[in-house]
Amino acid sequence: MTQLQRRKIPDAAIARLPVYLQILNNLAAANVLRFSSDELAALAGVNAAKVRKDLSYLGSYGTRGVGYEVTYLTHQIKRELGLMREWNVVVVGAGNLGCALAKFDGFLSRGFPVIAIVDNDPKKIGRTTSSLTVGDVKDLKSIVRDEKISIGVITTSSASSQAAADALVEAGITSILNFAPVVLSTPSSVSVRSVDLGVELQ
Amino acid sequence: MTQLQRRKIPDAAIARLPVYLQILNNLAAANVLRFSSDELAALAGVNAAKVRKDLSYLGSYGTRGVGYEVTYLTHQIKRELGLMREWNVVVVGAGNLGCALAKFDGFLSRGFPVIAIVDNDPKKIGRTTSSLTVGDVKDLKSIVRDEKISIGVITTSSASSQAAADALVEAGITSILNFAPVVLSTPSSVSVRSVDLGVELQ
DNA sequence: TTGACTTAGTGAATTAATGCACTAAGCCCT
DNA sequence: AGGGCTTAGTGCATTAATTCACTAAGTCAA
Repeated sequence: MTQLQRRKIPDAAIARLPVYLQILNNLAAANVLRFSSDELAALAGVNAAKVRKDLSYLGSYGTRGVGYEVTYLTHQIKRELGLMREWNVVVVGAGNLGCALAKFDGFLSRGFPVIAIVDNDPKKIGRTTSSLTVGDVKDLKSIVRDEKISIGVITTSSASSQAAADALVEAGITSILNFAPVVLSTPSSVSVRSVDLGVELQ
Repeated sequence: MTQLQRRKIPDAAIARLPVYLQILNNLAAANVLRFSSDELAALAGVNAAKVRKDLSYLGSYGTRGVGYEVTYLTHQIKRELGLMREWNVVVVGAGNLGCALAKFDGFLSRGFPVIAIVDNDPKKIGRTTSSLTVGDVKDLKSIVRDEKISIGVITTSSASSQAAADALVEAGITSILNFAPVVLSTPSSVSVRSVDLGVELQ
């Protein structure tokens, strides 16, 4: 129970941690110091027992009769999710979506600063958006190296997304978040996560 | 097995149907007519038995020894997901993200045409983005009524998102998709789905 | 027609997730 | 100090989901 099966947090529980984390951020912003499992459950829309069980996988960080401390638990969840360090991000595709993500502070606040944005359209290269200048996708390799970028986000059209993925792989990126509604083919060493905005509507 | 427990498709299976649907769209675009459960499983990154079981919940729409037909199965999945009709969408917040969604054809192609976009910023109202003119959020009620809009998408800043939600509820919308990293408070009759772009990065 | 091959459909075993109901702790008021 | 109240932590029964392994149907070639 202590050392033995360390790291054996159920997938379903891990999938909920980011949701809890977001709520904790909101609570912190509202200057809330403590909360109970019931309160978090109500905010997250789940069962209170589930919240307690999920949090107990992290360790015993609550106080019976009192609840959990916002800042302390935030810290523990981040540790579990590997968010104690920052992961630099490059956005490929400087369209509306790319620009939206570049200035979206939800990335930065979660430890994913958008360091660079690139495109293949000469008309867009050189433009400035939210303090970033759009670079040339041809320079991706050196940008990734120089800026120590770990994650690539693809916000191009569907037609260009595979080329964007290839460029990212070529540049040495191993984690890709893809917003184009296309299944990308990449080496198995590269982890790709696709977000289909249309899917969210059901 | 026929009438009796109709509608008893497991939640986990339903959650995968949109993923399959997206892949089928891609296959159709590539002029693929048929596919096997193995192929779909590989594209979706899941187990083949799971694919077969998921699809079998819809009915017996495959042919043993052959596979499934792309167009026919697409039709069946859409029927199951209630996508046989179109659901008109209004976007609240004409920032980069709002504009990106307004022109994003992934919505339209899935039966969610973005009919209108509104904002509360006088500087943005009246602008045109991808054949839509940004309207005033004050007119939301009449827009929703006149355009027969069923779904509201919130792409405002976190600070304005609750006001946007209130406006949508006031306008009679009962399905909201929220992109702001905030927990919205709405009447229980309104179904809210939040997409936290930061969460996707884990 | 027959036999080899492919692949959907599914019963059943396994594994994972959930949520109840209880126990253990700590707080606070008197 | 003690008793009542609140709330985290958890064992266990239940429910849901997954996956295996088999059966049933179909194709195709000779």
